[in-house]
Amino acid sequence: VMILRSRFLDARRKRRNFSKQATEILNEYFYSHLSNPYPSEEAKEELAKKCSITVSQVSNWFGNKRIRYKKNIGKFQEEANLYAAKTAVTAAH
Amino acid sequence: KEEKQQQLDPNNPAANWIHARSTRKKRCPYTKYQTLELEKEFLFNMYLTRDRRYEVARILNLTERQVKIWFQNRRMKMKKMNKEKGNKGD
DNA sequence: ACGCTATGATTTACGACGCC
DNA sequence: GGGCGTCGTAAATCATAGCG
Repeated sequence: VMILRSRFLDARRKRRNFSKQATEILNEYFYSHLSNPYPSEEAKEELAKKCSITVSQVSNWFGNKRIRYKKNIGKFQEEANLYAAKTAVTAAH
Repeated sequence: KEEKQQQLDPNNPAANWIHARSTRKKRCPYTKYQTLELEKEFLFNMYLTRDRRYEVARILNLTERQVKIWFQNRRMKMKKMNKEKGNKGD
């Protein structure tokens, strides 16, 4: 009973990680706008739609990503190169 | 642990959006009691009068500024909850 | 099964700007 | 013009999903 009660009270924190595809889309945007990774409200809506998540979730994702990236740029270097390369290929075609 | 403030070199595209708010007070989580009392007050009314703010701050040992900001944040939270509520009931 | 870390969400605290 | 309003965010913290 207590377990059920706590689950109910904390239901908001029930989460699933985003799909691999959604994460991919968000990262592509983040790394291709590294000089200013602050999507406008409209851009957020578009990303939300493409990722099948809410606008709030897009905001949370960027907030977490910016702070975590900045806290340890080295840790994300590989990821940054990966998406930079991907973006370059896309642009070439 | 590694330390660190890596100096961003000018090549790094992220060089400009990282700005540190040097003098900001560190976030300090409120106690269950403080939060509960603030919620009760919010239930009573979403906007504080100056007198209520003074009283609440005194009773909870918070500054008036903290109480003011707590109410501002709480109203934003409520707004967000209402917005999401617009879509279906699970 | 378990411990740990990555990840998504929530909580404090402000800056920027608006309105009265 | 000061003071409180919203909006968007930083940063810390919370809760747990998920992986080795």
